[in-house]
Amino acid sequence: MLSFRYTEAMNAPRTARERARIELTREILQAARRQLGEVGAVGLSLRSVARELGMASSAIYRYFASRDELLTALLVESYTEIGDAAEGADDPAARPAERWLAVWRGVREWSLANRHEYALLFGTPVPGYAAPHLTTQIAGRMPLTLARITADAKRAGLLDPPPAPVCDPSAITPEMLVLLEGMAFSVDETARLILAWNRLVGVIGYELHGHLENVTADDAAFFDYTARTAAAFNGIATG
Amino acid sequence: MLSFRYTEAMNAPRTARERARIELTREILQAARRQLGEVGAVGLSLRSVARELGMASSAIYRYFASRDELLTALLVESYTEIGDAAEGADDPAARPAERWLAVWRGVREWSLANRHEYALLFGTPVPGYAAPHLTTQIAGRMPLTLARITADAKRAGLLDPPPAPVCDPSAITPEMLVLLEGMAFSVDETARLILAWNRLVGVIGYELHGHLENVTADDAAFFDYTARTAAAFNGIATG
DNA sequence: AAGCCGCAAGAGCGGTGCTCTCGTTTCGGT
DNA sequence: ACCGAAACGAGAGCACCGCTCTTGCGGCTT
Repeated sequence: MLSFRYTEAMNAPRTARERARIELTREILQAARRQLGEVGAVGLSLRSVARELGMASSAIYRYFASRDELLTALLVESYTEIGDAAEGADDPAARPAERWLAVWRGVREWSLANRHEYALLFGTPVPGYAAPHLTTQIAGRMPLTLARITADAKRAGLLDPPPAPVCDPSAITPEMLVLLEGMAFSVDETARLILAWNRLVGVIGYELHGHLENVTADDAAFFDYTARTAAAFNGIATG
Repeated sequence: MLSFRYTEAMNAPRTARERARIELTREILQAARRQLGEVGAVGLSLRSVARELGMASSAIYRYFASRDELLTALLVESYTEIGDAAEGADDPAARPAERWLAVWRGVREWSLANRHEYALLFGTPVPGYAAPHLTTQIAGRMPLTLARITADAKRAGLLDPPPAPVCDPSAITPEMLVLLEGMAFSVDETARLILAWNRLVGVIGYELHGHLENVTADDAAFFDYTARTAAAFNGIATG
């Protein structure tokens, strides 16, 4: 993570040096993000970022202690963006089925426009890089948007899940259960939400990584079909 | 791909030189596979393979023209193994629901035991490495096993899919449609099979990459739940 | 027997992450 | 106003990577 000093100074830069540090840190992050979008996480090189900024490669280490630390900063940035995309696509005034589809499409659009960032979030872990445990506040915004839609539908009496196998409560983490039980979800509803989230991320990944290349002809149409399918499975009637 | 000469000689090694070449090629592949299992695809290094075999790094290039070519060989090997795992887990005499679960579990077990190979097949593409288009014969064995089970169930009159959104036929590739229509599947049944295959691979990836870390408590149980869910969605009644 | 050709090895190129040192600049406290 | 400490940028260097080119050895074929 960024050093304590840095996050501290972010809020109140007092000296010229601190302002310069914040500025340069931001520039490094911007350049890194640009390069991430071009060559992906494993192609991202500290030396290349340094070259772009006209500084020595060793100087970068004054700002990010390692390549992993830089990746983590990009990870947080990406989680925030995909959370924004999900929440921004949600119109709480619309009907549940429309909200569900809108959020799915919003997440897909962000992912298509930021495929390397998507890979950093949900793809194969970058070898040698152990992603830190991020807070639900950061990583959970996207899945929680789906939960919120479902909860609203349930509150409105519009939830009508089809018959499905029951899920053993012990299969799911207690934290997860209490989190969603706080939204009045049952174990099975929780399990179905996990599957929906898994489905959303999975089908985008398949489209992005080309595994659906000779399988689907119209990826957008197949994605919408998938979204409606997941909505129906979670009890949100497709209007 | 491997050179024509090599594949040619595989069947009829005539000279000592050719035998030695085949033998050494096999040893390189074995060492590479071992290292793949340890450090993953992007960590796999030709120089390290050469070191393990006690030869100069440049000598490897006599056998594999590039690192990508070596990766492709490992890709084919892995597809074959996961196809074996799927087909091997299938007992055509058993009931459809049991066959379905057995195949899912077989694929999961292979994946857990070969996580880096799984990542090579279904994970984020290795940057700079463009996976070749593999034949259905190689890459399609695993998903086709699921299709076969479903087809057998349908033939026996045991297929009973729940109501679900319909899929626009134009969303799916014509080749895919004719392939599965050859097994008497409708468009919707085909779409559901694609989703099932996607789900199987996706949920394993999530378990493998740690994205379900604080979500599921008993991964095997949640996986079985997922398998039963997918079976039901595809019309295979859970016994 | 002669020559061709497959082969392994070595050196080398440009790239990577990361470390250490060195001289400079800036900041904070006296 | 000054001085020590801390921060800083640059450079050299280490061990690694994929890949190429040259060189020389030794089996294989004609």
